[in-house]
Amino acid sequence: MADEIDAEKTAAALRRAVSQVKRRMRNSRTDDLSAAESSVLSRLDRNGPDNIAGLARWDQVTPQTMGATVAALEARGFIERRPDPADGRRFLLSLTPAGVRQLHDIRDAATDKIAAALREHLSPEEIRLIRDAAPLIERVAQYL
Amino acid sequence: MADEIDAEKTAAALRRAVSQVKRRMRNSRTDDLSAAESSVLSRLDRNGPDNIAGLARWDQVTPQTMGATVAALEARGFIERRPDPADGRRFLLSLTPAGVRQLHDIRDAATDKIAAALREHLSPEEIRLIRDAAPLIERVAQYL
DNA sequence: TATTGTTATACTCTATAACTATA
DNA sequence: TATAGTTATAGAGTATAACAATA
Repeated sequence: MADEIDAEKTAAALRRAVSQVKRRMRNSRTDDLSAAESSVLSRLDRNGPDNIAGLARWDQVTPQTMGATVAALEARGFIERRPDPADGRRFLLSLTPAGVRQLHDIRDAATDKIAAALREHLSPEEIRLIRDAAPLIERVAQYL
Repeated sequence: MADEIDAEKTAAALRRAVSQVKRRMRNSRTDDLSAAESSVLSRLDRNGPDNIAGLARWDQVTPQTMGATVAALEARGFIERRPDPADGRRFLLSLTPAGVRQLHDIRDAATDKIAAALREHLSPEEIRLIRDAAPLIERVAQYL
C-alpha cells in the first residue's frame, strides 16, 4: 500500500530529524533547567497541579525518578507541594511565580537559537512547512 | 516583520514537538544501542571511517566522552580501530559487518513504532506534511 | 491488596582536569 | 606549541529493589 510505505519512510525521516535536533540542542544548558525539569514545569503550567505519580506516568519515568526531579525543582523554589486533602498519601505540586518566570525564560533562550537557524538557513515557505508540521509531530508523540 | 514572527512561533512549536518525541522515544531501549552509540554508528555508516576527535567534533561531545562511547562499541564488536598510517597519534574507526547489521536492526525497531503511531492517528495528508518537513528539520539541526 | 511516596544502590552519558605520545 | 587519545573523578538522569503509610 502506498500509505504504508509513506508511513515507514516518514517515520524514518522523522526519527533522524528529531535525533539530530535533540542531540544538537542537548548542551543549550546555558539555560538553567534540564530537559527533565522543564518537562515537569511545562506540564504543571499547561495542566495545573498534579502529584508525583501522575507526573511520572505522564512523563513515562518511575515515581522514584520523578521524586528526584520534583525535589530538585522544589529546592530551587520553582514548584511547591501541599498535602492533598482528599488523599493522605498524596502531595499536590504546583508552580510558584518563580517557576512560571523560569519556564518562560528558558523557553525563550532555546527558541531564539532555533529561530535564528530557521531565518538564516530556510526560506519563508520552508519555515511555514515546519510550522504546519510541528503540531502534527507533537500529536504523534502522544502515542509513542 | 511577518517572517520574524513566523520564525519565532515556528521555533517554539518545533522545540515542543521535538522534546516530546525524544522524551517518549527515550526508553525504546528494547533495541540494544543508546542514542550516543547509534549516533556514532550512523555517522560511520554515512561518512566512512573517522577518528575519535572527528566523531567528537561532529557529535559535539568531548573527546573523552566519545572515547568511552567508542570503547563500548568496540567491546561489543560493532566497530574496529586500526592505527592511522598517516598520523601516529590517530586511530581510524570503522563499522564491522555486525555493526552494520545492528545499526539497521535498531533503525527498524524505532521506526516501526513511529510508523504505527502515524498510521493510527494521522491522515495520509498529515503524514505527507511531516514527510516533507522532516528533511528541513534535519537541515536546521546542522546549524544549532 | 493496591497505590503513593521514600531510601538505597547502580548504570549510562556527560563534563573538567591532568597526563602521555606524536606532530 | 598544538593535537590525539587516555585515565581519574564527578554530576545528572535514569532504573530496580525494598520499604512505610494510606486507601
